[in-house]
Amino acid sequence: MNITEIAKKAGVSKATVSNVINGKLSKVSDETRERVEKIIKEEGYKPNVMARSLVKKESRLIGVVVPYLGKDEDFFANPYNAHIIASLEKFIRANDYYLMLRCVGDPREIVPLLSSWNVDGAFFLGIYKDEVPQIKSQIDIPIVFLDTYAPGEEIVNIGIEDYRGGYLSARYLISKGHSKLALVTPDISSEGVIKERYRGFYDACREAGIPFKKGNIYNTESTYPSAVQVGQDIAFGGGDYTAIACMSDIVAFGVIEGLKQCGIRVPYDISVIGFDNLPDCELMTPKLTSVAQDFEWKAKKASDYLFKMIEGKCHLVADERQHIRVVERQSVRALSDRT
Amino acid sequence: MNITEIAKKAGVSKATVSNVINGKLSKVSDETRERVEKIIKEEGYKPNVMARSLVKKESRLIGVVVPYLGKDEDFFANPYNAHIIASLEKFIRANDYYLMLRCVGDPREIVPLLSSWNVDGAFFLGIYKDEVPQIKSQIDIPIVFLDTYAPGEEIVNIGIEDYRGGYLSARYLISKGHSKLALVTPDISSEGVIKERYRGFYDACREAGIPFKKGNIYNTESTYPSAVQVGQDIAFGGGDYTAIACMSDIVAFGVIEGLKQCGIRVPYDISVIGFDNLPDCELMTPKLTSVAQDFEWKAKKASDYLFKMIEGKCHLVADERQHIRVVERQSVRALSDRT
DNA sequence: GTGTTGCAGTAAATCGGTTTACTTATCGTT
DNA sequence: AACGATAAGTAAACCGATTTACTGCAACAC
Repeated sequence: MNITEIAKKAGVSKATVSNVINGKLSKVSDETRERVEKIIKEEGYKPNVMARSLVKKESRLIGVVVPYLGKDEDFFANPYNAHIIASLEKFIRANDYYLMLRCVGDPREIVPLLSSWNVDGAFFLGIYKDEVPQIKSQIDIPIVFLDTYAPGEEIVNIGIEDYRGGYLSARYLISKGHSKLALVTPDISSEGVIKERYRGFYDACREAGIPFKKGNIYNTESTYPSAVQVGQDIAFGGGDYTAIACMSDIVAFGVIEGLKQCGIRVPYDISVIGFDNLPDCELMTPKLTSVAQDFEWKAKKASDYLFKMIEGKCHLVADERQHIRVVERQSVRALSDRT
Repeated sequence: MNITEIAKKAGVSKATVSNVINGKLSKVSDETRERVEKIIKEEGYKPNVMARSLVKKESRLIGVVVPYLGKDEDFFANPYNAHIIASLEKFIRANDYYLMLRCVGDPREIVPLLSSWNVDGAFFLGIYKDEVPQIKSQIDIPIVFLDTYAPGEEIVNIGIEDYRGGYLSARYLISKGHSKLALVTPDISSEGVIKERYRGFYDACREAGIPFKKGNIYNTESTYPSAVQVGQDIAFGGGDYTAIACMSDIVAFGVIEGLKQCGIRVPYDISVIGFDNLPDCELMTPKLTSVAQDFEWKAKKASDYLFKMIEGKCHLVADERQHIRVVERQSVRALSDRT
């Protein structure tokens, strides 16, 4: 069933049917409109999106691009992604758009595809600064980046106060009497949320007069299995830590598991703080103390910007960062009057 | 940049460019092909997907339809969905298709949209039997249902042995000496995985000569907050249970939390078994004993069927159900010689 | 020398919509 | 009565690809 058949059945031209569908009231009399609408309903006719997009040059399609990590190559390797995607989906749907989801190794490779799909806009999750220019230059639809650091680039980015998050993480541990700190984190060398968190963490240590050396950094992927390994390494490594800061919750989960497997108890033997505040923090015992970010807030902000740009046919520049805090639970113990 | 411009630059017709793109070797000489390919690469040209779909009547788009539950209206309300989606995305990508994700209240409402998008195929997650006929009748692209019970309908369904899962759940508890059982479950009246699991559970109890009454059923949504509430209800309800079977992990997580909040310890005071074997089972303390299903298997099977149907332009009928087992962890205690 | 076959390539139709430019009829003004 | 404005509707062009039917031309068989 297509527009031509509807037009024939209603005894009008395609143009008139199109005008009815698109609510161009001034072009159609009430009488004809009703007749056409009746037939459309009877036939259960829905206009072909492809044909419409072709001429309108808009698709009501929003791309969501998620870089994958590790070898699993799915977005759930870090559940954080899943939360964000779930929230974004909700807002995309609420705005009557459609979500095209794609995980990628290198986000740059997806850009030509996005434009060949005529997507009206896109969200990019966790892109690195040096990937931004290529993305921007290859496509000029509205894009909202989440958790990207690219000062100087004219983009819309929604994130959190990562520096402050790292800072709070360290401050919190220190306030509980810890001074022998380990840090478990993905690569801190690229510009990005992790580097910022690390900087905050480092500065807080310095301010408190606590020596924090590169040797206290344990490298991991943002995946559970990788972090379990690190937990074991720490357990066996003989480093004399009283607390471990993790740069994401999924890493903290893994580290705790790794420690447990080696007979080390959290928080009695060693304290652990996470970052993200995934709902799973509540599930475990001890419940994970974590630096909290609000996914819903992020997704809402990001969507607001994206749809403002799409509907206003304009480009905005913004860098909004959510104010965050530590959610205190049970995985960090106060070192009171013991050493 | 479109095909006409490429054709002009290369001094050939659109048809030739099209033939180059689509690898119709017999229609183009090597010389021309190379020239055209060079220009395509130089210009970074990608054919417009919409235009191609319009004439080819295929879009390389796969719909993934996820019913939402509760009032959150996002797929993460039950993390189980997120796992399946993540796996499906991986296989869809591997087959060079694109994933259109949509959560819905009523799955039937999405069908006209799918067809207006010319999607080449679709996955429906957790649809009820009585929704199937309408879905099938409104659209005739290949569809694979996951976790649907619709005997007699000519569909492809991929699921697990739910009856056996419920049966194993009860058997396991009983084998550990439990006889005072509660069941926490979403509505068991609709045909579907839950009803099957319930039937298995019920039969296992009967076989073992253990009375299981409707009064031992606690109703919940498949969401964490709802299950927490139920956990509290059970704690306060004074029912003298030694073990609780939950029909999904997310529910078990919530129940355990609810119990904990009321000072009841798992598994010392009461045992809990889940269903799904989400990775989160490993995170918590006690680690959750659960009836295991393998998401990756499901997504792989489902994709194999879908792409076989799409590429073979045929309809298949199948009902494959994964053989499942109980993964024993720590949330169920053996009631040895204590009443 | 004629007929057949295969190769390389093209013009035009097509997919299912939207949009533009144009027509006709009706009405109100002056 | 002539003029313009507005309302209602249409034919045809267009979006960017694919596909069909056709054209020359060279090679080959008989």
